[in-house]
Amino acid sequence: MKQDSDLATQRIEFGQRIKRLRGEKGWTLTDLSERTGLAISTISKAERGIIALTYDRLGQLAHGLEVDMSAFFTDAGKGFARGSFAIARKGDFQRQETDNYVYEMLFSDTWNKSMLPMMGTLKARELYQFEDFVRHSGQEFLIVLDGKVTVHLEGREAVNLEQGDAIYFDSGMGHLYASNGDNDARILVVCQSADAVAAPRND
Amino acid sequence: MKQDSDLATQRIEFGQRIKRLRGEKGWTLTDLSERTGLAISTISKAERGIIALTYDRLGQLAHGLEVDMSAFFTDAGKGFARGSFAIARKGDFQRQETDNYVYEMLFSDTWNKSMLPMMGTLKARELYQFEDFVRHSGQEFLIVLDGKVTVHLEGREAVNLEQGDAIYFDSGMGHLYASNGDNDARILVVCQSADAVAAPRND
DNA sequence: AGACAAATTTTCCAATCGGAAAATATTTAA
DNA sequence: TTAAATATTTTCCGATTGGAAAATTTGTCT
Repeated sequence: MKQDSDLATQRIEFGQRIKRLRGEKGWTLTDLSERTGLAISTISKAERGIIALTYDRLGQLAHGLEVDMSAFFTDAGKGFARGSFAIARKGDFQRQETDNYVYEMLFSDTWNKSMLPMMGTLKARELYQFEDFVRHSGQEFLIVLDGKVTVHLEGREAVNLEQGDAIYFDSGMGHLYASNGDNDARILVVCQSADAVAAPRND
Repeated sequence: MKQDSDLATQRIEFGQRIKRLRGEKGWTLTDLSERTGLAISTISKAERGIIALTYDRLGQLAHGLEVDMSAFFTDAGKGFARGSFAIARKGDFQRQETDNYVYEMLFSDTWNKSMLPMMGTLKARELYQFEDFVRHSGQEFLIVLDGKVTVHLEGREAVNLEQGDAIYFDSGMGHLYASNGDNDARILVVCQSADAVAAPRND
């Protein structure tokens, strides 16, 4: 059997979170039903982890509860919580390789971080075989540790950075990095993924 | 009105977000299928907004894509103006000096950033004259560019980091850095400032 | 204690999801 | 160009969700 229990556990935790949110507002199932447009029975079952709501219903539920959907998932229990820390030694970064670059995700096994730091190596001489700009939510910070790098931002002129230079930009703009010198370039990138930003606790 | 089209629209946007995440990693449906345990057809349909995934599948998908679930829901870059960027040249960091260390704030004139990158120099052999732990909200990332650094986290044992090592922690725990070698140490710190991140919903 | 009202859970079934495999579509090779 | 390989979409159908209403539980009076 698969790790059914794992999924079930998640569902139950999710349900309890919903129930707590409803409780905080002092609403009954009927109240919430009216606000969300979901059937009472559906909410009841969801709160007890009997069913797994679909994306659509999750959206309605969030709207009715007047919370952002991420409130359902940023969970004060596991992952990167208050008072936690993680160390990444030079060696044990998790390596990921694509045609154009190699990057190592730091702390890839730590969840719920609000920042995603990565070390990257941009191969020299790779002329722009790049398919397309990269685009994602959040903000991004890049500093050149070694070599020369050209940063392409969609609709802007290319920016040349030398060792020690840095750039900060909205990750929503199409972006692309390439080594610009004779050698490989070494960069450090930190993405801020709008998710999982430490939620204030209630105590 | 039971805005059906609204739900459909949301689903489609969701699907496109998934597809982009997959694209960024250069994965095929088959790749992602293996990483998530979901059927290829399921992912295909989800990406096109044909079906609304359940909570369970969303969890598997997030795990496979190595993102936090809330990444699926939070829309693109808020706060920091969309389409903006800023460059900091090696020279023109704004220097700030204290007894124990020197640090240079990058992009100090750029508002609304959700991350605060700083370069720091920790003077050698400054024995711990430190007053007190530093504490603030958010999360913090530190990487040692040069030298040896000891990171003190309140209530924990001190952590020794060498060049290339990194640490990620909740800024709420009292923290403190010091050089640990014979020479000055050079570090890069990125703080995630909880403000300017949360954004209201618009509907 | 009762009766009544309100909140929650169960039941039943239509609608929808999700997986395996077949059918297309797209890319790569020759 | 055709053939082979790879990637994606469709089809089919069993499994699960989600809603309406009935059944049950939990309160709240008197």
